[in-house]
Amino acid sequence: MEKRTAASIRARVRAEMIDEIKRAARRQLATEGANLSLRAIARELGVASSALYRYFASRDDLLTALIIDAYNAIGEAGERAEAAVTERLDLNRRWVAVANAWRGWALAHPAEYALIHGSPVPGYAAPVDTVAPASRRFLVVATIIRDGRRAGVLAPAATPPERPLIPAPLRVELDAIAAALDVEVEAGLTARALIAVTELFGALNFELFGQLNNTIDDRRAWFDLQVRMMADLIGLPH
Amino acid sequence: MEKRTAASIRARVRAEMIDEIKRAARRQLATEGANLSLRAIARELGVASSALYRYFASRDDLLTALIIDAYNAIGEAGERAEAAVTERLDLNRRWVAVANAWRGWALAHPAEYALIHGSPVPGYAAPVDTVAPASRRFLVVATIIRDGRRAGVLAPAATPPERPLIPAPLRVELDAIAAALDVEVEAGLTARALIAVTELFGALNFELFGQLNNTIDDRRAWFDLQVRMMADLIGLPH
DNA sequence: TGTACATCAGTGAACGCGCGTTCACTGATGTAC
DNA sequence: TGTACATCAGTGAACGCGCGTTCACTGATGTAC
Repeated sequence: MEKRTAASIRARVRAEMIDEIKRAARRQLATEGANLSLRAIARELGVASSALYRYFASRDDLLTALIIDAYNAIGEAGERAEAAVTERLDLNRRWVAVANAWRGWALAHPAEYALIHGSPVPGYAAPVDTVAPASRRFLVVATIIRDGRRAGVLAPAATPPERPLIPAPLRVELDAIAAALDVEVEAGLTARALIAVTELFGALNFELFGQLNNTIDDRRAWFDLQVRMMADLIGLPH
Repeated sequence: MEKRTAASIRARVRAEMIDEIKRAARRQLATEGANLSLRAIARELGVASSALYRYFASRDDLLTALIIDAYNAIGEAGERAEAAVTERLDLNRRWVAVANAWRGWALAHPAEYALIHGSPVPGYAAPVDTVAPASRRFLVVATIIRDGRRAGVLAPAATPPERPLIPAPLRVELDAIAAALDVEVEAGLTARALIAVTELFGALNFELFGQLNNTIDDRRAWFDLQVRMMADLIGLPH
């Protein structure tokens, strides 16, 4: 017990320091972009720059931690909002909840959003550890699709009809995606869901990266309209 | 005559130097991202770093020039491809031509694409000079819509039916966009076209910024499918 | 055609900064006997 | 309970770099008379 406590105190202090470093780094992201300066972070924490190396092996390691955190944060925001919808069969409401949660998170953390959805950081290659957190965003949507499919609320080849034929190689990849997300749906439905998500982040990129400046001011209404169009695309009944 | 020639030679030499600087800068964009180093550019050109100040007042000025060039380049790529379609009433073909031209340019110039569609450069505010080049992308699409509308090929309230009501303030903004692009179409149609373009760049962002890695390998087929879905969204007959 | 002057590209030193990472070290705290 | 040892956070100097911008200047070229 004695040992445990002492060790765990050390661990907690350590975890807090890691958190403080990340917080300072995130603050810097907002003003300086993805070119983190370890020395500036150390200065802000009132610590020698070399001290940071007790916590992160390098600048890229810290960046990776921030990226993973960002993926988890936006993913979790979506999951929580989705889980809060009590009418589980109202697929559209669940979809809208996810969409709004993602947008809310993005607007609240624009620099972190840019880190994961913006230009790749030059010279930085994302390690495998980022893959799972990144897929959380897709998992929530997959859950909605699966529930709808199971309940028969979502048509197998839903509207709009699958006019464009999906070539075989693409169909295989779409099936693999569905399998990886643990849903059993037709490739056409998987495609439409993935396109909807692509479109959603396209909309957020436009809003956050300034493409809407001097064009659309009523961002709330514009986003709502787009989300409804995406729901139509997927075929969510409403 | 004499005067003219001497002066114009100087001007040409100057223009060539400006071009060389930009070329070196673009090369640097690819490896280092938007954090241009004037000294590195000067080194590459075998010139004193201070010499660059004869051509650009500051680092930000050079960056602005690159941004304007990028907007013009992608815009022109779309315009040329669109103009090359001889069947002027085949709206879908024109749309597909634009979409493919944009993608082709983006894949050929990923760093420049990231400059205009990626994360905003921290501390940099785009001056007004960038607005007109930026709108070229939207103008081509507007032309297609207008031609279709005039020829009666495009329904006024095209499919999908305007189920989602557009709130009045948003409708006003959409009308203003149509007016600025010199087209006379319903707000619903403007909205759908703008959404299609948003979606298209969302798709390109996903492809270029790595969101499709380990997910979709057949990028060509995936893009084609999305472009067809967008055509459906706008209501282009095909 | 010849000469005085103006224009302007480019130089190189300097100012005043910044950076990531390593390394030998100090000193506090916790552990084992 | 007391002592020897291990662990580990943090220091501060150093290495070997980088940067944007300014300024007085040189020297070639073009212009005006």
